Parts: sequence; structure tokens; C-alpha cells
Amino acid sequence: MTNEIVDHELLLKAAILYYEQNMNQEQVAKAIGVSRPRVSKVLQIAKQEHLVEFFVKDVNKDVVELELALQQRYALNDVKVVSTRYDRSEEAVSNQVGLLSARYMRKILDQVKTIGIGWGNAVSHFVAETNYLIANDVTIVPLVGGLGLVNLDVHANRLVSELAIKLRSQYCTFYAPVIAESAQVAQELKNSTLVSSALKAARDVDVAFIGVGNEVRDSTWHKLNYITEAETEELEEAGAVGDVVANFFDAEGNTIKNDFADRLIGITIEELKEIPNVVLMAVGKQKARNVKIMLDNHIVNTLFIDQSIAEKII
Amino acid sequence: MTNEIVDHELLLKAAILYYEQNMNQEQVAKAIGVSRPRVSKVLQIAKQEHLVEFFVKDVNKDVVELELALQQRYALNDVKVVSTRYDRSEEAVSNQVGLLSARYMRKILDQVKTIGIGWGNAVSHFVAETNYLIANDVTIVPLVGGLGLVNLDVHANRLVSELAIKLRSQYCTFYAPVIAESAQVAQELKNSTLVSSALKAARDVDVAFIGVGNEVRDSTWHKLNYITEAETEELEEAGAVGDVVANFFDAEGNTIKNDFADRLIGITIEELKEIPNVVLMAVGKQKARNVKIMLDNHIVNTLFIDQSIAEKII
DNA sequence: TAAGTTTGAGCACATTTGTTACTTAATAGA
DNA sequence: TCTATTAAGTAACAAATGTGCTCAAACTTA
Repeated sequence: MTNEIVDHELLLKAAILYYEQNMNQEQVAKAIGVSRPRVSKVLQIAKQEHLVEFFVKDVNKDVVELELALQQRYALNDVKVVSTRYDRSEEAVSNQVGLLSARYMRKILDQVKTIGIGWGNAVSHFVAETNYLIANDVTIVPLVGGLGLVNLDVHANRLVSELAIKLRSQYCTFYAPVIAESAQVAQELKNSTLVSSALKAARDVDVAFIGVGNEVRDSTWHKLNYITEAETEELEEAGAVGDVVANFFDAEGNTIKNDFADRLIGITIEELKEIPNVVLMAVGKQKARNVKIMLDNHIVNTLFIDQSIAEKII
Repeated sequence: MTNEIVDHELLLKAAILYYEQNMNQEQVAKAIGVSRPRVSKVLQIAKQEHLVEFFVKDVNKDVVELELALQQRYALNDVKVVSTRYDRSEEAVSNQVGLLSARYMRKILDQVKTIGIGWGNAVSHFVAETNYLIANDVTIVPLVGGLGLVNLDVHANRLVSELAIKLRSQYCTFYAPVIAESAQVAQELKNSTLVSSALKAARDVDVAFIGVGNEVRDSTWHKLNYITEAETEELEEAGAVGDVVANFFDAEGNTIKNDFADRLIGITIEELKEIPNVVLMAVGKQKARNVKIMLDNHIVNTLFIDQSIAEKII
């Protein structure tokens, strides 16, 4: 009893002097009349007993914590989480994600020779936020072919050329549709020189900037009628939950294998994994599950997402 | 701008990993990809910018802080402040102060040969809270003489014998009143062998346990009619604000010099200061000013008081 | 493009903190 | 009263942290 009271007071005194008055342990020892090693021990006890607590306080703390958690869990090259507080519009968040991705690209620009580009909203924002600069010795490569004739703004070929103009760099074009009329046509295209070299170039990029698609029914494919209702149902029945660089995958991240899949032209998920650095960009919490699938299957190495996605994953 | 954002995020990450995830700086350095020395520097900045804060939290924190503040300001041997929260009765607080003083005495018991005892409520509680034990080679010495015939409970001689019984120790008696009928009588008494040897013994104690008196009009002297109304006024006019071991002093701690003072028999404040260790015990915020005078004039070396006094002083 | 400026890594060293082994003093129990 | 046990100090060492310096790379500015 006596002992406890004394001990407790000792803990308190040491903690106050050390943490609040910024003494070092030697000064504390002298002030409270115990040996220096004992102060060290006492302070450890004070920590253990939560007599002293640390608070890291900052408006961005939650976001940074999410970044650290993602980083640690998935061993990523880099992660940035964009805050979605204050009811920022999805457009503003997308711009910010694009900006961070663009900065990231700039940072690694002199370490890469070829940059692969996917398609979709996120990649489009990424290109839009890229500043003009000079990177003559870099080649921009589309990872997927064209898709229909309209809405070119989000297509890989279009984004590739836009980015190449900004970087004053070389670029390739993927002269093929993503989806062929039949499996046979797809195979023939793949065998053609143009397409096979495009595919080869896509496989060999040093870094890839991609997005990930939504649930089939909510996807751009379906919304813009690139796939029919029948095809949508076929994919859903096969378990498809989304797509990445023109590969539909199921909840486990496995590529869907069916008639429809045979009509797709592009690099496979396995080939995507071989790319040294795959940068995934995503905005909107409806993408959380698919982003998580990308991470769990080690498909991506670098991540730029918004807070809502990060929170759902963590 | 860019730089600041990056920096800030770096600060945050380092702080979170170091303080919340208990990494060491080397681990933090690896986790956020900077050099170890930089983590050290970054963490210091985080502290400076109050990005990270320490909280020492404990129910007794306020009391311990008061003790530390008193200790540091007045370079005391030992200080204990008794909490007055929860509306504890003054009696309970007095008991606690007495108990702590008694423990302190026990702690220093084998380092002293003689113990001086004052009078009053606080000293009375101190004696009451002392446990029975054996200290044959110690002598208990009264620091002041007797006073009237009644209310012996708080008189030095009485307290001395009571304490001596508990410690099975030797003790002295002060065969004289504190206040003589006239200055002349006082002088004669001081010249007598009995009184002069009592005074000598009082001067030579190794440690003194004393209280301090209230404002003259609120003092035990006045309340119990040991001094007349006329004498009270005389003292007040001379600037007296209280007394210690039968010495009235003013707000600066100077001994009052007048006719009344000449009638007092006992050791002087100067002599009190010469005692190696003067332990002051006090309870009740009305004593705060006089306790502070004791401290400011370096009359006491050890302090056992309640929270209300400590708060008024600090 | 080139020179100046800034930043931070890398290294070496100083200081502080953590830990261990040994010794002493106090405490409790037989 | 003596022994066993515990607690804490001392001293030495190990680990972590703090700090100054130099150098190289990146960024500015002319």
C-alpha cells in the first residue's frame, strides 16, 4: 500500500518532469532523488500504464493513417489518399487524385523508358493534370485498344497521344478494338503484326497507369452500350465483378473465362502483374471492392485513391 | 507549396509511426523512405509544431504538480501536498498531513539524534498519526514553553511526551510559559538554568516539526485568550500577521520588535533557521500567506500542506 | 546552359536512453 | 537474532537518438 502510493507518485513526477517539462532522465533523476536507470524504468512503466499518452493531432491525420495502413498491409511503392471531407465534389477529388498521380509520374520519369496507359475516368484525370515538360526519351504506350467510335476522351489511344504531347515524348497507338466481334476475329487480330507488336509493347512497359472498372452493370462498358444486355448477364453469371485493362475478373480476382472473354484483345492480368510498377488510380467508394481485389492479388504496386475507398478497404 | 504538403505529410507519418505505432526511428526511416537522422530531425519539428502532444493524466496529477512546483521553487528536502478534492473534511486532511509527516519522521529517524516539536493543531495531528516504534537513542525536545493551564492537547510539552512514549525515546520539558508577565520576568526566566538549557536544547535539534499561526485575530493565542484584546491590537499595529515557534512576524517575515515581543520566551526565527531541517505542517487555506512567508524567508526545509495552501502559493 | 542555392542523404560522433550484472541496504520471516 | 528476499543504487555496456559535416543531386536564376 505505502509502496504503491510512493511508486505512483514517483511515476507521476517522473512523467511530468520528463514529458511536460522536457527534462532529460538525468535531470529527472536528480530532481526526484532516484538513480538515472530507475527513471528510465519508471518512465517505461508510466507508458505501459498509460499514465502518459501521445496524441498526434492534425487535420490530415486520418488520411495519412490510411496511407500508412495501406502501405504496410500491401507493401506498396507509394500510396496517396485524397481526403473526401467537406463534401468535396467527386470531380474535385478526381482532379486531386490525378494531380498526385501526375506528380508521381514526374518523380519517376527519369527512371522509366516506357509508360503504359489504361483507359477510363481516372486515367483521363491523370493525363489532364499532367504539366507540360520535356521527356524526349520516354515512350507512351496504350495498354488497351479502342472501343467504339464515341467518347474518345477516356480511351487509351487518345490519352496516350494527349500525354505524349504534354511530355514531348514518343508514343504508340493500339490499332485494334478492345472487343472483337467474335473469338475468331480476336484471334486473327492478335496474330496480326500491328496488334501483336502493340501487345508486346504493352507487356514491356516500365510503369502502367490504370484505373479499375465498376461492377459490370455500372461499368462504362454497359453504360455506353459497348456490351449488350445479354453479354452483361453472361458476364454476371460467370461471376464478373469488374474489369482491369480489358480483363473481367471475379470476386477472387480470377480472370473470367468464357466465350465473351475470348473476344477481348489486350494484355492479361498475369501479364499486367509482370509490369514492374502498376499504378492504380480510383475515386468513389463504389470502386472499393475492386480496388481491394487489385491489392489482394498483388496486381498493383502504387495506389492513388480517395479516402472513401481507403476507409472501406482498411 | 508542394514542398510544404510533402513535408507536412512526412511529419505526420513519422509522428504516427513513432508515437502511435511505437516504431523506433530506424524503422520509421525505412517505412517512409528517408534517412534515419532525418527522422530524428523531423520528429523534433513535429514536437515543436505541436503536431504531437504528450498528456500525463492521473487523478493526482494536480497535487503532484504542486509538489514539484514547490520543490523546484523553494529547493525543499521534501514536499507533500494532500488533496482537498471531494470536499474532504479539514479533519481528514489534517490527519493525512499528520500521517505523511509521521512517515517522513520515520524515514529520517535513524539520521537524527534530537527532534524538536512545536505546538498547535498540525503538530498535534502529526504526533497522533505517529505509530509506536523503538527509537531509544533519540531525544524529543519542545521548542516552546507552556501556555496557560488548559488545552494542553496542543502544547509542545504535552506533544513531546506523547511522542516520546510512542518512540520509547528520551524527552525534555520546557519549564516556562511562552509568554511572561513582563519583559523583565521574561529576561529573568531566560537567565535561569532550566530555561536557558531548554532553549539551548531547542536550538540544537537536528530536525524540527512545527506549525505556523494564523492572522493574530484568528490565532489560537487570541481565540483562547492567551493574549488580550489590547495586546492583539498592539501586535496588529506592529504589522504582525502570524507567529512561528512563539515569534510574531510581519508580512515580510521580519520578527516584530515591541514591548509584547520582549515578553516571549523561546528560540528566535534566526535560530530556527539554523536548525538543519525545519518541517512545516499546515492545513487550511487561511494559512497560505504565512506558509508562503515561511518559504520565502527560507525558514523551512520540508513541507507538508494541503492542496488549498499549495494552490494559493503557486 | 551554367553557376549558385538548397535540400537531404550519408557518415561520424556526441548524447541520451535502455539493460545487465553486481553490490548494498532494507524488510520480512523463521 | 539471523537469514532469505527484495528493492534500488552503481557501474559498465549496448542501443537509440541527436547533431554537425560533407557531398551530391535537384532546383533556381541569370
